[in-house]
Amino acid sequence: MNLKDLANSLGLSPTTVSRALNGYPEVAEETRRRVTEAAARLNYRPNTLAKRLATGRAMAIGHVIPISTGHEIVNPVFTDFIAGAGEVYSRAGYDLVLSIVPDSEEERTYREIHSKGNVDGVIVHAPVRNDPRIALLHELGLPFVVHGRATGTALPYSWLDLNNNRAFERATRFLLDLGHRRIALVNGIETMDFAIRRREGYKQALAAQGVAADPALMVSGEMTEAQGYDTARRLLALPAPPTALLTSSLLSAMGVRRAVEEAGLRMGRDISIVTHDDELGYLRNGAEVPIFTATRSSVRAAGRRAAAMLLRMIASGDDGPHHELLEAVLVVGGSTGPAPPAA
Amino acid sequence: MNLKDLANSLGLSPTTVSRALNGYPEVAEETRRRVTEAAARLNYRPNTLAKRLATGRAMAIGHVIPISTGHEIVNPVFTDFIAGAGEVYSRAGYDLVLSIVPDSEEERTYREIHSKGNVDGVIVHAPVRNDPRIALLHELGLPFVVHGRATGTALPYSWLDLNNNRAFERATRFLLDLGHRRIALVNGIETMDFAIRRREGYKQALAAQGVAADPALMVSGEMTEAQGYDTARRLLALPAPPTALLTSSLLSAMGVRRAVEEAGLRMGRDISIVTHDDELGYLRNGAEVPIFTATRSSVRAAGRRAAAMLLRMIASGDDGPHHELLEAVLVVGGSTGPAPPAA
DNA sequence: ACCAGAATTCAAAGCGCTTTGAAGGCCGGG
DNA sequence: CCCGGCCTTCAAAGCGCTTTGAATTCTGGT
Repeated sequence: MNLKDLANSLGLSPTTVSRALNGYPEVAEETRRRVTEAAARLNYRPNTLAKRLATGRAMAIGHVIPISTGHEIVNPVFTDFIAGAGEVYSRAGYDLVLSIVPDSEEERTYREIHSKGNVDGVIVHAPVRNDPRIALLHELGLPFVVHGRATGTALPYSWLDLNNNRAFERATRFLLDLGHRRIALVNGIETMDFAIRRREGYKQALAAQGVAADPALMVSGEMTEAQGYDTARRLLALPAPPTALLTSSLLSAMGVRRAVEEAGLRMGRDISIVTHDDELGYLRNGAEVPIFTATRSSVRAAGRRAAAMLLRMIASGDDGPHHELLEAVLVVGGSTGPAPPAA
Repeated sequence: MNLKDLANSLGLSPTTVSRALNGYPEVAEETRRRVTEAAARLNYRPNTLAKRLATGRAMAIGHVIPISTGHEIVNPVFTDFIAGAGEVYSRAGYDLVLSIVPDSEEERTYREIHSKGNVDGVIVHAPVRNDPRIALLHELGLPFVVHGRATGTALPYSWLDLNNNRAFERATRFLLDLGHRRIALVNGIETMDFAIRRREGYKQALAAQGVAADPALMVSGEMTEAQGYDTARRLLALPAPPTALLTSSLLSAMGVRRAVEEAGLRMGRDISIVTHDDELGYLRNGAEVPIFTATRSSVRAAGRRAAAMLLRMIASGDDGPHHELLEAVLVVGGSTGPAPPAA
């Protein structure tokens, strides 16, 4: 059942049928009614491929995910972001096309995706400082939105980001207000823009209180349970161990908790933990009362908003740049408490 | 730069250029050389949309992911599977199109995806008993491969599955051999086919040793850290607590470990834990020596193989059914040991 | 009754590619 | 020297839709 068949069965021309279905004004209401009714009855669906070719719009958004031998971008945060974005695409009739490629081929993939014309825009994930993808996408003229920011890039670009600096500044201040002075930062990999900003926020809060940032207490690495555990063990073994830890993900926080408990300490009493909570679907920070005090911001919601931003840009032909800065809320759970009296 | 431009610039017809580029035999070698050289020089890429329309092949595989209010399919296992499949698609020149839809619209989505003709086949995730999607896809005549099996379905279908039954049978036997008699099963949600099979395997092993399966020791639920923790706490508080626990995911195992340690027990000495390990990218079971004894099978590799199977089916036009049953390996880590002498 | 202009509908071109069927060029055998 | 047959190239149709520009049908005003 294609457009022509449908038109024939109605004794109309394809032109009229197409217009009736696509809401053009120059078709009589009575005709439109007949057409839509027949389309529904005959279960007619316009062929996407033909439609795309004719309109020149791919009706699809691309997400290019590099798989590197090193850092894994195929991670839980990414998944939830995609899920959020995907909801928005579906509702808008857009497809989400995912390209999983070795990172050595990332540039080639962007070029190809563009010249092959199978997407109308892309979302850029996990930006780093001076991210080369931004210049590339500018050159290609492909609409895009960055999830996060790529400081150091001179070119304008649209982004949606969590205010990581502020979130970690507040978290740190919260710990300082509780009397903590030795606060460790268990950060993500600091080539990632978000990790750099988190460290800045942390340092700003310390500086504001005149507390010197101790390099020994600032660690960065993959945000896994094992890494959190190892790091916390090491930190707790220091001559002057921290009384509080600030971690970048719930997974690291779980590792930290394990090390803490293994050391015979009680979380929230002997030692405080604040984490960042992306509100991942399958990794919850407790139910009613959060287990961990956390800076919380749904990455899924971020995905939804970034997708919406991109679709708006595409629909309006307006390249922006547009910006959206999300604020995390600081939720207090059971993992924090006043600093224990100095030993 | 489209085909016509390229042809003109070479003084050839589009026909010849198209054939030269697509490896048809009836074009002179010298001509083919000239064409490919010019294509490379002018950075020509055939427009995917046009190609797809002309050939009738979408060159894309669909993955429909329902987002339900209840069970989350957008989970870490899914992510790794997609990553594996995506690698294969990219290499074969296929796109991966992801549809994230409310589960109430899943059927409609499959129908639409088919009549709109934007994919050549689909992968079915997380089958349940008597999964309705199989009949639906049969009706539509869309090639598909199921990741897992849907027992109860009369229709033939292609699948790739882990031998969940065998894996859990072996794990249970392993614990029995160590002298454990009270072995708890912390399973996934038992509407999922894989969870049902795991329980079967567990029960078979017990039965083979003449150990009665105690319903109080068989629990099922979402495979999260919190759920593992809660469940383990509850089980450990039983009048006759288990001496070993078998869990369905590393995340649950982490929760179980926390409960165990909190209870002052030592894992591998006072209590044994065996888990299933999907070898997720960001959730590793230790480095050299596994932390947990586990039935291990890479879900990413499964994604690769399922994708390859589907592409083969599409290329050959052979609907199968094809089957592939993967075996998990049982790796021994530090979480298991002989059953402690009866209290 | 007639006509300008609005309201509808339609034929045909075009999106960029593949593929069928036909044509042109060149070979060797008779 | 001619011709059948192979090698190579090409023109044109077609994939299923949108969209331009023209044709047709309806209006209402005179």
